[in-house]
Amino acid sequence: MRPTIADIAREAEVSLATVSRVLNDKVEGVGAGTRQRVKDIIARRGYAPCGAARGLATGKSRAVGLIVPDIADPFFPPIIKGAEEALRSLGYGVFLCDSDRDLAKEQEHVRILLEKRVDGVLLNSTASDCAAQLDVLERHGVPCVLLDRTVEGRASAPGVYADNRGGAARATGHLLDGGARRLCFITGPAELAISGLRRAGVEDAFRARRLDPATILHALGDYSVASGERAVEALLGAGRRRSPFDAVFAANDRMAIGAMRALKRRGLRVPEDVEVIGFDDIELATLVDPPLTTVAQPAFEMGRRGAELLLRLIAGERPRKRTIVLEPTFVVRGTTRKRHSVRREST
Amino acid sequence: MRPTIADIAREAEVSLATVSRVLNDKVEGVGAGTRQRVKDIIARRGYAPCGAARGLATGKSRAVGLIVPDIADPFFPPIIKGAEEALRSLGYGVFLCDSDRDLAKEQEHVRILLEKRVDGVLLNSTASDCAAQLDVLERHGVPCVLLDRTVEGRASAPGVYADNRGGAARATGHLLDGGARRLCFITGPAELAISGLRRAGVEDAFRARRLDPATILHALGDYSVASGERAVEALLGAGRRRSPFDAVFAANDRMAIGAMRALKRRGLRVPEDVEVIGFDDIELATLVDPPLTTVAQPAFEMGRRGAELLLRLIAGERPRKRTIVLEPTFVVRGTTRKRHSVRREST
DNA sequence: CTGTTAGCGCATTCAG
DNA sequence: CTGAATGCGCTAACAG
Repeated sequence: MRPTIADIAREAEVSLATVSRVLNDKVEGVGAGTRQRVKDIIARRGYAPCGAARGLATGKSRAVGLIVPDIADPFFPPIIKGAEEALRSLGYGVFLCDSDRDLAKEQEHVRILLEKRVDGVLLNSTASDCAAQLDVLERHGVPCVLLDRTVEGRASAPGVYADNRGGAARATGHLLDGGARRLCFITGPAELAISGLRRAGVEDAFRARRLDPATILHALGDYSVASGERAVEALLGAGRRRSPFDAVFAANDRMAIGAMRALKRRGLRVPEDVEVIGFDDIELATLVDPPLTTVAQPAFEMGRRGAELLLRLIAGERPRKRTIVLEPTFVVRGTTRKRHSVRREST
Repeated sequence: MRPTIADIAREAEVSLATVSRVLNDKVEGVGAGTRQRVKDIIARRGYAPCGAARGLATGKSRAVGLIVPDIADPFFPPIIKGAEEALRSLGYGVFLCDSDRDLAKEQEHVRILLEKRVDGVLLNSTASDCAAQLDVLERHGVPCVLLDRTVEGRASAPGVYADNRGGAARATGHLLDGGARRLCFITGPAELAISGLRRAGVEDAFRARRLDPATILHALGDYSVASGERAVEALLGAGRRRSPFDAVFAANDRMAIGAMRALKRRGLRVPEDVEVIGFDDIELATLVDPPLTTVAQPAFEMGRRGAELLLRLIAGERPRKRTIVLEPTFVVRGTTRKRHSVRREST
């Protein structure tokens, strides 16, 4: 049988309360000698306090939920690591929930997390239309921080995300200033607000240069390599005409890499014939040939900052800044051509 | 305030026990009418039973821990998904623990999991020398299933892993039968038994063909792309001599990809000058150019089977087969030359 | 500085 | 078929 606080108390010949006090590092209320004696016994017996009992008594579980669309997508692991690191140091457990890009599974996860009585939730929803989840959590008094997401009508919901619009504008600007004129933009699922934001950024860059956004070729992807590949293939068509675009900007690296594959198969050279830029900066971006130019998101930091914000919310604080915007970094690698002249500043 | 079972009971005008019965789907003891009425109220109030209280009363938390060395390594996410899927359907929560390939952090995680009173642990340790963790868990009566690991002196510890030795032998045999004679084997960290097993498989293949295993060039890596790159660079040396090996077999895909990069930089063609084979079959293997020939591990299934085994252990069963060996699949892609017939021909 | 006591929310006897 | 009582292990007043 696992020892309980009573066993420890008996062996140390003190009361339960005293053991509880040393367990919780209460500075006052326990003499140094007693404290040490109790600690020794705890260590020797390998006693581990029961979280469930503690939770019942305190109303806190020291556990949080972390919901992501798909951990197999290399963009997410760094986020998870960042969050986990910040949380573990404080003894928090992290319930990982992979929603498989399925809103129903996501809701199911929320339900389970509620039963687990998590103290808070980090939500990287599979859809920006996740107001329902936010409502449920709020009704139960469970704080929630959005990760890499903004939700319509919930602009004030606590969240951490990158400046998607600005990042997209910067990348597009680089393409336009380098001479590209026919851009193919591969966007992500429509149900994600970030898709719209990145698209808006692309258009911002066009307008800032008095170019017509209507000339942009749009393609729809789902963030997979295959979808990027298909999008470009479809646009290239069957004929042997030249490419209808001279640059591709994909809403994430995986689709950009898919695009590169399709381009290569058609005998189009990157970056000589067509330039390519991705978004995220996953490890894979450095491994393809040529290495991918991309808009790097500080994923690890996003997770860490999100966890820190959630912790403050759990502690009952009302932070002034409930939304944190991280700056993406534009990383020039091998899928864009060298720029000789000084380029203008983008929006 | 979140509703408790008492609130539901009061509103339904029944006792706590009755509500508890419908909550736990006890077939007997509640009339159909009463049951439905209670269910309706539960749904309407959005009542979620408190896991902590339940855990205290039953001694079960319906949560398990899953410890992995590094979720940013693409080999692990599929394992996690497999485990998570099997567990979620039963209402289990999964505490994800990333040990950062650090044994101390891993032990810290075990400690936290013990406090969370997890019902079991899936352990993909960062070192095969994890008997200490197994001991602690056993002492606390927490079942544990090893994932992708075998532990010395604990051959009977429940676990799920691939036939590493056989897989390595198969790949090496393919190389040798294709004419390769000077093999470079990039192994993983010495603290992992699988490193030794894969090495043994390589030697098996040599001996089976009456070739001397002593001619194998060994290099040490740490499963990172960079380490594979460095290993090959070191072996190639500074000179302009020809390559001292005609084939590279790396203990995982990432190192194999690093090796390919180093080879390419030195102007060596893959597979014409040097053949390359990896291990795992991560998504990346299909994306590099040429696509990587590799020994595919059924990672998703490993996670799923591990979870299923753990569930049985938690239920108190004593399965006959406590260790499950999965068969890897040898996948021939572009980094090995075509085999026309069984021939012997040195490069 | 230390001990006593009363719940926390639920499952589970045992009665009825 | 249903209800009342007990305790799971711990924290948090409150006493002393």
